[in-house]
Amino acid sequence: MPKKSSTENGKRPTIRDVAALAGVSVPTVSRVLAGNYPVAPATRAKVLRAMRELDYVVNAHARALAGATTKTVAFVVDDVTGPFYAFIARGVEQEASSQGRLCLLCTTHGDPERELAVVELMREQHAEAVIVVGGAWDDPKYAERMRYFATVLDKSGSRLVLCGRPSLGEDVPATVVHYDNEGGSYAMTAYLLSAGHRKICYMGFGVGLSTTDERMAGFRRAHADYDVEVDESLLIHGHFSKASGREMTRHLLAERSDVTAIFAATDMVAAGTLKALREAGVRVPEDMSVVGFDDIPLASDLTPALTTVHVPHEQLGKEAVRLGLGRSETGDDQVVLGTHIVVRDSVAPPKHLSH
Amino acid sequence: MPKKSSTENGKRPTIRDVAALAGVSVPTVSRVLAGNYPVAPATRAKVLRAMRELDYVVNAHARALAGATTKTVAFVVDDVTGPFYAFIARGVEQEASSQGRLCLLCTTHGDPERELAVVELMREQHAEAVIVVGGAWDDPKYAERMRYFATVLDKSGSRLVLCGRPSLGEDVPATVVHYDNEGGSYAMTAYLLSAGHRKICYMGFGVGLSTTDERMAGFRRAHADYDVEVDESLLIHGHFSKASGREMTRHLLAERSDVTAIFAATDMVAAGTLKALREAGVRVPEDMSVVGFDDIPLASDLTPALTTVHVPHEQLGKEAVRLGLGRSETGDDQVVLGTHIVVRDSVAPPKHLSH
DNA sequence: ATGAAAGCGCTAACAC
DNA sequence: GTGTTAGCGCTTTCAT
Repeated sequence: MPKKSSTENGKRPTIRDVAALAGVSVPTVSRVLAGNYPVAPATRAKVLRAMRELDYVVNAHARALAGATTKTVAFVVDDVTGPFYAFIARGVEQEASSQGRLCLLCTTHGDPERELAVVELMREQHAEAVIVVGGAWDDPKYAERMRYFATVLDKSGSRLVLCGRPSLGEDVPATVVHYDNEGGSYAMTAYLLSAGHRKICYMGFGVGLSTTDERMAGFRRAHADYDVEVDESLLIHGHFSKASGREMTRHLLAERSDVTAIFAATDMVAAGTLKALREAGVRVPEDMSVVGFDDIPLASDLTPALTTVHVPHEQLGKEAVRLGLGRSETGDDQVVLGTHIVVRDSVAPPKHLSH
Repeated sequence: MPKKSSTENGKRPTIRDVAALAGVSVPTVSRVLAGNYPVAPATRAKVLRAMRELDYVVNAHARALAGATTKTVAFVVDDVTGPFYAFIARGVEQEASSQGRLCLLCTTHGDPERELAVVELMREQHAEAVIVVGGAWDDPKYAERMRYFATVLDKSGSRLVLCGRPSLGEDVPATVVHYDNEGGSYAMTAYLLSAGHRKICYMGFGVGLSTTDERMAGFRRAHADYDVEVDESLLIHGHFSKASGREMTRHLLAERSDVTAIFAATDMVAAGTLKALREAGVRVPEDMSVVGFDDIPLASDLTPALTTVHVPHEQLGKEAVRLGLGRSETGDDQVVLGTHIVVRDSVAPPKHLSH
């Protein structure tokens, strides 16, 4: 028959086994484990040897139950495969493990229900910090629930960290690590405007998404500063995906001929835009300028290389952990990281100006 | 003074608080939580109401300690940002959460030491399954340690799952979920060979990596079947990265002029290759055919769209969880998922044959 | 410096 | 059906 477990006793050794083998008491073993209390070198050695011999490892659950801290941070994202999230994840994981923490990964697939459920789950786990990544919904009911979770997490000794989304209000016990959406969007729009573009399409308008709100604010402010009116019919709704970018671009091409620049909501959207443009024989940047947002690695691989807004994803993740774990040290509960545009090859002045 | 009421002292409510408020015993509460035992509807209602009122959530650690299963699977990867890993991660996370499991994320950054340390950590956590993703090192010492971990994990009720790497041997208590590297490599090489290519460069040869070993086997077998000798000087060492691909390609171009096709070890490498080729003015596929391995999303975004070997990443992740959790149900401890080539636009017959 | 005793919050036999 | 009685493996007072 196919082998089963090579185990006979199937039980893992406990601290008691170690104590017995070493000929000391259980608390003594606990002390050498924690290393915080004085233990006679000789005893210590015996214990260590016993542990090695039994191949002992502590039971993290027992330890957590008995009061020691949990040593885990939870990480709640939309979808690990989003290049956006992946880099934040890397930052989180790096900082967490450098602080000796484990990292719980949960995904929500853009479902607010699931997001809330997951936060609940984290409460069961006593995660030291619960980091929720990505844009939030504008829905007041949703905000209310999030506020509630901030409170209950706080009460049970956890910290809610909002990463890449706005604060829930002054009095809510949550940490926010955000980046400057509005500023990046403003800079990019101004860049386009100053190149001479007047009909700029914003592609990938997510209704009720904090990210969109913030970026639109920058978009509008830049237009205002340049005395250019925003053409509301050029604010195109759609998802943050390549497929959606391609789709939206096709429609745009079919319906409008006055647009000279496309501001894609994300680099992913821009990738789809570029593809649709190429398929339609529209040259970039000669016939159409295209810019994105995020500065994911893909951006520099596209043809032409994409001019976009850089977001410090990885650092965002690190800060989230740092602040989530280190609160109270400083009153520093709020951080906004800067963004800046990265100029590559996808923007040129509009045709009528280019000669 | 009276203690107990957790609602007031800021501690999280326990099952005891719920029992008290509902006027029942602790085990009764436990029963409605578990839902596996008969409880009078009326009692049940009272308990539920009390839980809601106190905003109670179980303590996962206490539950784990008391014997109930841990409900977590661990996921050990090289680097979350690798597009390769991200999709496996998605599969793992999906299947895990659909089975009500939490997902622990650990990264190793290609460091065998850290990989082993992480497996140790997982032992403390009592993860039900520990999924180690990606190629392994050929080093016998490394294999020995992995075997050891398979054994200790097994002894403590966990299961080691090797995902995307070969088995450690028949008698090792580990599950393996692999994909057909050799077959995919064979198919691709044969495809190139049958298109007329005779001087094929294998780019990104990783010394001592199981992945490379397997792919080389397919590469060689195809050559043998076509009676073409493998030019050993065309097996170029390098990392699985875009930068490395670019670098290797530059060198190749500088030193050889007889190569008509490049088999990049991964799509990432291929992306670098393509870039270097474009920079050198070499047209793809007219002057040089290029193929990759993995079929990550990037592959179809490249110009030209990359012909590559498809690896079912996401399903790999799902199977890993399924098998890791479901062992003993079937003796099914070993699975190899198929691979197949995806033909896009980066291959053409070599020039001297193309007219 | 070390041991004894008392839980942490929960589940799991057993009774009733 | 429901309550009683025991722990799960560990950390912490508190003695000594």
